[in-house]
Amino acid sequence: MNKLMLSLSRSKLFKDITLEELELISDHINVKTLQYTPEEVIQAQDEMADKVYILLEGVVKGVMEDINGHIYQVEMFNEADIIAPANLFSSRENLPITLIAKTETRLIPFTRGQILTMFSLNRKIEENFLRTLSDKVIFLAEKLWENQFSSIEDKIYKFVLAKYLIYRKNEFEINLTHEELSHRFGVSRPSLSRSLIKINQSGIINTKGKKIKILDFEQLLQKAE
Amino acid sequence: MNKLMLSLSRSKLFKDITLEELELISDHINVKTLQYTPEEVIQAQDEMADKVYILLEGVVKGVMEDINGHIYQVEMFNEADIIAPANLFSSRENLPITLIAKTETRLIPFTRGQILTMFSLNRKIEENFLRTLSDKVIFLAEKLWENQFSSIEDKIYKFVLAKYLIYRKNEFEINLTHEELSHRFGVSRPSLSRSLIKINQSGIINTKGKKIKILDFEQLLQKAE
DNA sequence: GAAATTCAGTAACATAGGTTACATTTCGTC
DNA sequence: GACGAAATGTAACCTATGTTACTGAATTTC
Repeated sequence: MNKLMLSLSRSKLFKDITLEELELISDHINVKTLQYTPEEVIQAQDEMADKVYILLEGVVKGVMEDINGHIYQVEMFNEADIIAPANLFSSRENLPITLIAKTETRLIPFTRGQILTMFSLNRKIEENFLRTLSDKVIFLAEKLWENQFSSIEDKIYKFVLAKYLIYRKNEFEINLTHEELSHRFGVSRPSLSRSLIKINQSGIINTKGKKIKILDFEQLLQKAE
Repeated sequence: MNKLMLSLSRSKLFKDITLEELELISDHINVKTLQYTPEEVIQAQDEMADKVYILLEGVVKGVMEDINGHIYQVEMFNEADIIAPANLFSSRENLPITLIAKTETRLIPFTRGQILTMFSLNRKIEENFLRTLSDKVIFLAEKLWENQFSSIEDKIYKFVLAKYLIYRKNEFEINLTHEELSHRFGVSRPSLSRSLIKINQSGIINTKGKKIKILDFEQLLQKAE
């Protein structure tokens, strides 16, 4: 149980909450953990949903899929993330997003009642929740912008810049296949391939499989806005 | 001042709040109203923003615009709506949306501090705020879906069905020019025009300028999913 | 009700990206 | 290191939508 508490305390929902405060909270609510195996569906799109999840272990993806099987992978959740915060307080029924475990996954579901109890026990939890929800609004608005205005090449440049800002190296490797990357961009794999060819002729970046090399950082910055 | 209170009480932020409760709240916070004229910018995209607005009077549109002047009108706010709720509690700086007054507009800005004061004065306000934020997440997720997977024709069918569900008539008029409608769909006007021609040959709906007639409701339902 | 302005129709052309299909490369496993 | 499976490259073709530019219709303004 201690390990569980430790995982929980790292969650964004419990940011700035001490372990003691968390113990106190856990006395009031009964948590159970759920486990999922890779590719298992945690919550299907358009399924009635009234729980928020805290990811203890593993990676979860949030995808949209249309009737033709086209996939758009909108989000990716890692350990400590809060998943589907809008499920709890919305007046609408459901999200158009399916949550799928990408790896072996453990998470804790919380009901509206449990979250409200936590709010009343500790104000900081509420602020953390509000922040998460607000961040999600902005995240989605930015996704929408990208989806509306960016070409595949634009998306690649933005993606590479974002990775650079994490790794701080001119050369790195990503842990996605081209197929996964194409889902992330919401485009077909051959189209992504074609754009990569064009981009590799540009002299700004160079890619080879999962390897990415930044050749001209100034121009990359400009291309990625 | 009474008229102001009455407008406020209709706002979604004060849903289920009595006028007396509202008077009490207003004693604690100092509200000022802002006025805007048509096409005036209330808040520019990528501008630091830390206020939420309650729309007292008028219509406000939320638009995205790229460097080439392409316009995507994402949202439309009417009297009593809460505008830009994610401004307050997000850890990120700004929204990629510009708020523009569409008509003569009056609104009240609230700071984070003011909203927090209200939360502590009345729990229902907090719930209303949470609901608004959550609804916005779902709204944006649905927009993203539409943007990713719907053709112009799909969008038209969905739009017509949505209007039908409001008017409950097989024949009605919209208050948008084709140009505005094309912005709403995030497409060019000639492309919208072309799609309207195709749609008018389909026998499902018929449009002429701002007039829309539903000819085959069953098929409309199916097309709009 | 004429003139000016905005709005809408439309055509020719350009372009991005999707589709299908197949060849080639790489990777994981024995 | 050989084999099969998965991932990737790539080409030919298709389609939706954008662009530009012009015409004509509808609305507004005086």
